[in-house]
Amino acid sequence: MTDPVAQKFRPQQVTRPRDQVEQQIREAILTGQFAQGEKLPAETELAQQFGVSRPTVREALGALVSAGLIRKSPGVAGGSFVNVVTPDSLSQMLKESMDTILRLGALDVGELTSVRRMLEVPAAEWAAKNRQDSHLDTLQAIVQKQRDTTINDPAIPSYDLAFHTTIGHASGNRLLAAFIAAVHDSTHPAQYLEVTEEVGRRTVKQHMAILRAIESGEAETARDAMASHLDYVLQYSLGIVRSE
Amino acid sequence: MTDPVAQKFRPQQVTRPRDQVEQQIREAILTGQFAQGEKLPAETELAQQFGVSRPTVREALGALVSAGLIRKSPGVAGGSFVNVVTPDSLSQMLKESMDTILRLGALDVGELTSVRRMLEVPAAEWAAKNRQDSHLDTLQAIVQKQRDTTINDPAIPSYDLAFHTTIGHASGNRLLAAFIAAVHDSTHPAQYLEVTEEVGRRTVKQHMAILRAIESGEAETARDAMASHLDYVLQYSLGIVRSE
DNA sequence: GATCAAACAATTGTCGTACAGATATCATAC
DNA sequence: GTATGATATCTGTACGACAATTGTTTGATC
Repeated sequence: MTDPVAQKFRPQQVTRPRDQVEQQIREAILTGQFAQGEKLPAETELAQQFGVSRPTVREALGALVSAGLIRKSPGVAGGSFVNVVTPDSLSQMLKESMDTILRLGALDVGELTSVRRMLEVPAAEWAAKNRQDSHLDTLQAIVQKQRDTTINDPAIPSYDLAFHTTIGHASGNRLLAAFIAAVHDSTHPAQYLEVTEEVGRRTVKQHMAILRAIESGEAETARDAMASHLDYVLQYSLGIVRSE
Repeated sequence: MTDPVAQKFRPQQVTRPRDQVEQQIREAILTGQFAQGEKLPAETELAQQFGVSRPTVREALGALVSAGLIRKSPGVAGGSFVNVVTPDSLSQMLKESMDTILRLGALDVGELTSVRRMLEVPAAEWAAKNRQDSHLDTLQAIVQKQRDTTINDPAIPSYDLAFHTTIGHASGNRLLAAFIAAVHDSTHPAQYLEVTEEVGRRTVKQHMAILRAIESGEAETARDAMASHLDYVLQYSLGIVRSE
């Protein structure tokens, strides 16, 4: 009675209870069975539904927290809530991963800055094409703050980060924006060691040039302005790294 | 007796035992106190050292496993081992995150392909400059397989992935390679729906052109060849997506 | 009746312990 | 010498209990 076309007996790899629970909840979230922001059942209830113990449920939930899919809070109104997942969370996670790999020496700042250039130059070009008023307002406000600030303002690096990430958003490509934010943030430490007054002023001027090009929609000009700005800044920060 | 320069009393936010354990172990790994591949003490021993219970240690270790810093295995010779962290692990994590964000609709394939183009075109250029024999051998082997294969070979997409990621590695930029692998992999599902024979043959031809340019070190040629290849492939795959 | 403080309740966080499952090593039998 | 089985040791799972956290409700007080 052996069917020649019969499927070969292929035992399915046994899966641990903890993994099954994690997979089922993850799938339920991804398929929208739990809406974003919705509260999952309490741990004891989940344990009962799955027929496992509470520690097992907790381990599964912990993995989902690490993955950024849910968040937990204690207290009577607490519980596990489905996170609103955006490219921002990807950016956050990416930044953390890159930081650890940097610290472990499996990556150097030169590689980071090269990629940064590949991303930010096209971003400026796209931003000039797709810009919207809200982004222009934000960029103008940032540049204004940079002009007003003094050399000792500890917020200088955050202005720079805001300028570049806003251009990322203005490009209209959410993935590009997330990558730029993450990569920019990871190059930060090397960058704001000792910003001299001269460097600060030139940076602001370059930012203004980029902003003008984006405002007037001149894509090529914006691209070139960003390229020379990055050439200036990155060469400068690499110089610092090398001279340590 | 109040010192005018005295630090304001800033209570340090209390941290949960679980977080303290996680932070300490993470820091010990990042500072090299545990070498890569080394085995951490057993859970019971860690619990004793930290003065907490074993479940608490387990939750901390679980978070580190999710972060990719360690791996665990049961059995007598098992335990928690420090992972060898490479840009490959970043690539893996990035791919997973992008896949979930894609499924949740906070990203579309068009954004993905744009970024892919930004990364792969410069990668080809760099690969032509920094190429090494090992990468050339790999690329030649892949292209050879692509020429030999038939239209129904289920491994076709994996050849394509291998070709493009190898170029990423050949660029000499490990972060770039990781990004390319992740982004390419996430665009995959859209791409290998119904690859017609015609498309398959043109793709292989374009791959050969790119490989020739890289072999001979013609950076501009390689860049242009990659650009037109991606224009062809991505427009084609986007067409499929749209026509669904 | 309004306001504020204290008790309450629900949920997660931590603990202790026990046992089951997995797996490399070692001893034993053939 | 090889294969089989016992063993030791680690992680995985379980159960039950208590502590910590925090929104809600209730009660006392003015």
